[in-house]
Order: sequence, then structure tokens, then C-alpha cells
Amino acid sequence: MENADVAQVLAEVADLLELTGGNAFKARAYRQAAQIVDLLPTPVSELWREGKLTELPSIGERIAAHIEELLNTGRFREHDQLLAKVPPGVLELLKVEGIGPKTASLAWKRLRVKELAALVKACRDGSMEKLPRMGAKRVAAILLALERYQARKGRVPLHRALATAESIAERLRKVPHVRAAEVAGSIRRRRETIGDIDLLVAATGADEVIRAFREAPEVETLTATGPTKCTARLKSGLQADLRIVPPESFGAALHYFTGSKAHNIELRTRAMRRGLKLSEYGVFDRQGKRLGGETEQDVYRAVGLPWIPPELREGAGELEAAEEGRLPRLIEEKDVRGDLHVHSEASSDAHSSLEELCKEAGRLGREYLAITDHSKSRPLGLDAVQMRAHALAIQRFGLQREEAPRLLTGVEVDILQDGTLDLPLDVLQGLDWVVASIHSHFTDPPGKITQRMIAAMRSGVVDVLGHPGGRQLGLRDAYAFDFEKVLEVARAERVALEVNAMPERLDLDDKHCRLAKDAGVALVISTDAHHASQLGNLRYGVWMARRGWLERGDVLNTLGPRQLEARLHRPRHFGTHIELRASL
DNA sequence: GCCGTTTTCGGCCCGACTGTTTTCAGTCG
Repeated sequence: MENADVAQVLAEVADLLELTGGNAFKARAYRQAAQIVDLLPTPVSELWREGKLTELPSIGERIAAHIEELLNTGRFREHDQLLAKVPPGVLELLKVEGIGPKTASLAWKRLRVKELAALVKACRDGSMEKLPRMGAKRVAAILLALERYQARKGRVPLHRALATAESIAERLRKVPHVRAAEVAGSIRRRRETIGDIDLLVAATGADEVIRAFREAPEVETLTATGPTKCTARLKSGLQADLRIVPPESFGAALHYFTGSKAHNIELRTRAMRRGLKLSEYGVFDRQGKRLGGETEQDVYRAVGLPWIPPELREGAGELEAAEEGRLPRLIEEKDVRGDLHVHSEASSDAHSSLEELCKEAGRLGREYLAITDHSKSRPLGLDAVQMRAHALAIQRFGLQREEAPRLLTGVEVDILQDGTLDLPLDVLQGLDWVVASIHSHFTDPPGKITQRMIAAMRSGVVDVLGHPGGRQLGLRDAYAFDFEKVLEVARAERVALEVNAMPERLDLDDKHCRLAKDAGVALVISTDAHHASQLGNLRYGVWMARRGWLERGDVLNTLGPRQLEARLHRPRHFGTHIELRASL
């Protein structure tokens, strides 16, 4: 069982407790425990084996015992007992916006609503409206939310929401009396997917800000408005929340609305223990005297901590790290000096010439670029003879150029179903840089996928495993394999793991980055660009790496070309060693 | 169910908005 599965069961217990009218604080305890497990950088099963479960915050004797039972048998008794009391469809009702445990429970018990379809019916036939504290408006809102839930189950990838959010923020910055406007929430934390957009404005008056927001081209309609806050449905189907605060509260509010929730609760609890009160309006002492809140630094200073970068604010140990002075110095985009996974028009699914790629990479300040086109198993991929010729062409083109970037001959070679590579070893040995990736048979059993990766890493010619998890956001989950085992072999064979920066891959993800770092395995952040314009996607990979606590020293392509050669497992002299070209 | 510099019982982050009420419950972030 993965951490996410354990977390899901614990969260479900919380929902079930609320639906059945159980102790609300008990429900919260389960919800907190679920959050902790979900964000754990190490497998929960490992901590259990080491008897360290109760060392985790929010996990005591009882929940630890439940987790043990879950890991052993895939279920636990209290969960089963609760499930027996509540029809499965009622749980799903909670996912509809505006429906919480009270409403779901009322609809279920009074109207026998046990699933979404029955809720729609109850809303339409007027029976819903007769429930206590329910009225025409609430029923209409629920119907609308039901529609939206069914239309857009789930979240959108970061890059889809980012441009919209930044464009609205930019518009708000131009409104008179606005001192600052920032995108907060999970976008600011650079989460891989986004549920909604949070915008924060510091201003002395709200009316003009709200008017500008309403008139933004991305906004469809406002669904709630107040003097300090309003909510809009965007044309994209996303929701955007806008908050307006006085300038002296901007830092406290920015901190608050950046989250995560888990991080905020930890920080507020810490403040409380020090006799302070933390809210989105500032830091206050026991008498209610304001101590600060204009900047985020005020907030952290009040609780005796250094400023924590948003990407780390997940309640995953960042407060302890800050306290002990071991916050990582996170990698930045400017630290990355080269791109080691780029496709040219020699790949059937890519579109840019070497010239175009070099021009754009040069503009972005990249010092080197590995051209890594597909091997023969991919449609129109290169066979041994074509690969040699292509490598020569890359070299020749590179030699004609004076300016950066320097070109490396490379390949993205397929890892075949039996674990062998899709091109002969001597061809691969003749290249500057070898990315090995799985592009087929994703549904092989976990053991088999793991063996394919291990065999590839042990070939002696592979420099990095490309998009190791194989996921595509919203399309395909990562395939199942034994990551621990892969890390072990990667370290022994000195093979790096890729953080693929394609916004729809972002693979490795943050948790796996952190595990790799802890295991002493090197990482490479690459764009996997299929067009020159995608070379700029590097920032998405850097953000994921930052969420995984990575520092400059953890990432190979922060090195210059000479230093990089020196770090590799077999001798390399980029661009100078293909003796085979003479024989062609 | 968890937790402890108000510590083994009695709390549990805090505030805004809506729709329903005629003072507040429910939901959300």
C-alpha cells in the first residue's frame, strides 16, 4: 500500500465520522493524520517496520495500530464498521462544493439520497428545499456545483492555471490605490496541479479592485462578493478567489493564503504556544497588540523562524528544518547551465532544427544542449547507422558555431520490454550523453518494470533514466515499480534520475526527488523539449525540484561541461571522441 | 484521537461569506 492509499483511507474515516455524527475532533485527528501520511517523503511502510510511526506528529498509538492493520491486511476494522453504516455514494456527495457533512447527512437520512444522481433529483423535485436551513438559493447553488463537479472532476496542471492567474494579477496591479497584487495558494507553492486560483491584493479601498476583477477577460461571473473577498468562476471552468487586505496586513495575508493548510496550522499552533495570535491580519500578542504583518518575514520572525520558501510549505518537516537551521538552499533556475534532453526534427514528434534550438537555448543562457532524439522502436526512430550519421551531423553543426550553447551528441534510447536497450552498446558508447526511457509496456507488473530499469542502468552506457515514473498528468498515473531498488542500483552504477520538466509530466515528482536526494542519487533537470519554444519549460522542473528540497549540488546540469564530464561513470570528452566518424 | 513552556484533562487555527434566520449554522479556505 502506498502512502496515498493509506492517507485516503484515513481521510475517509474522517468523512465517515462526520457523516455519522461522530466526534468532530476525532474526525479532525484522522484528517490530520491522513495529511501527514500523504506528504511523507518516505514510505509509511518503512517507518512502520522501524517502529517509528508514533514519532510522526498527529499519529498516536491508535492510528498507528490502524495503519499497521492496513499495511498487513489492506483494511482495518473501524473503517469497515463505519463503511457498513454509510452507503458509498454518500461519501461522494461531500466532494460537491457547498455540500459538507451536515448537508450530506441530512439529505441521506431525511430524503434517502445515497448518490449524486439522487441528489440531483431531490434538488429538482423540491424535496431538498424543504430541509432545515435550506432554501431556493442554496438548492440552485448545489445544482450548479453538481454540474461543475461532473464537468471537471479534478484539478488542472500548474501551467494551465499559471498564465491566467498572472494575467489577472497584472491587471489588478494597475488599479489605483493597489499597493501589491500577488498570486497565492497552491500556484505560489508550485504544486503540479491546481484546484483553484488564489489572488491577494493590498489596497486601501476594495470597490475598484473588485470591479477590475469582475471585468477581467478571464472572468465569467462573480459567485460571491463581500467587502474584503470575492469569488469568480472563470471561463476556463476554474474558480478564482480574490482577497483584499490593508497594506499593513499584506505579509500575514500572503502567508496565510499561500498555505498549505497543514503548514499554516503548524505555524499558528507554534505561535499560540508562544502566547501570540496569528491571523491573516497580522501577528498579535495576548492583549491584542499588533506586532507585525506587513511582510511574510514578520510572521516567521514572530515565531522565531527564518523565512521559508513557499515550495517547502507543505507541513512535511520544514518547520523543524527551519528551527534547526537546516533549511535547504533551494536550487534556482539560473543555477541550471545546460539542458540534457532535447529533441530535434530528427524525432518524428519534434519540430525544430538544430539551428532553431541553438538560437533559443542561447537566448535562454544555456551553456550546453544534448540533442537526444528517439531510437528505432519509436515511430521513425533512428537505427544504428542513422544514429551515427545524426551524431556526426550534430558534431559538424556544433563545430561551425562559435557561440553558446555547446552541442552534445545524445540519444533518448528506449528500454525494451526485456530490459535491453534499443541500440547497440558500441553506438551508445560513442555518444556524449545517453538518456534511457521506458515508452512501452507500461502495464507490466511492478517487478518487471523495476527489472527493466535496473538492466538499463547496469548496461554501463546509460547516464540518466528519462521520466522515470512514466506518468502524464491527467492521462496516466506513474507505473508501479520499486523505487527504493531503483535508487539503490542508480547509486551503485552512478546513473542519474531525470526531473522531466514537461508541464504534463513533471516526473520525478517532488516526493521522489526528495527520496533520491536522501539516497545520494544525482538528478538532472531537463526539458524534453520537442520544439524550441519548450526550452523555456525548464522552470517547471526547477520548481518540482525545489518542492523536493533539492539544492544546486544535487543536480548534475548545474555543472559546467568539463565538471560534468568528470562526474560521469565512464570517461567522456564531449564533442571530441567519436572516432567512429572516420570509419563512416 | 492527539497532545503537552496554561501538560495526563480538556482543549483542539481562525475568520469570511451565504442563506437562512431574526441570531446563526454550515461551508470554505
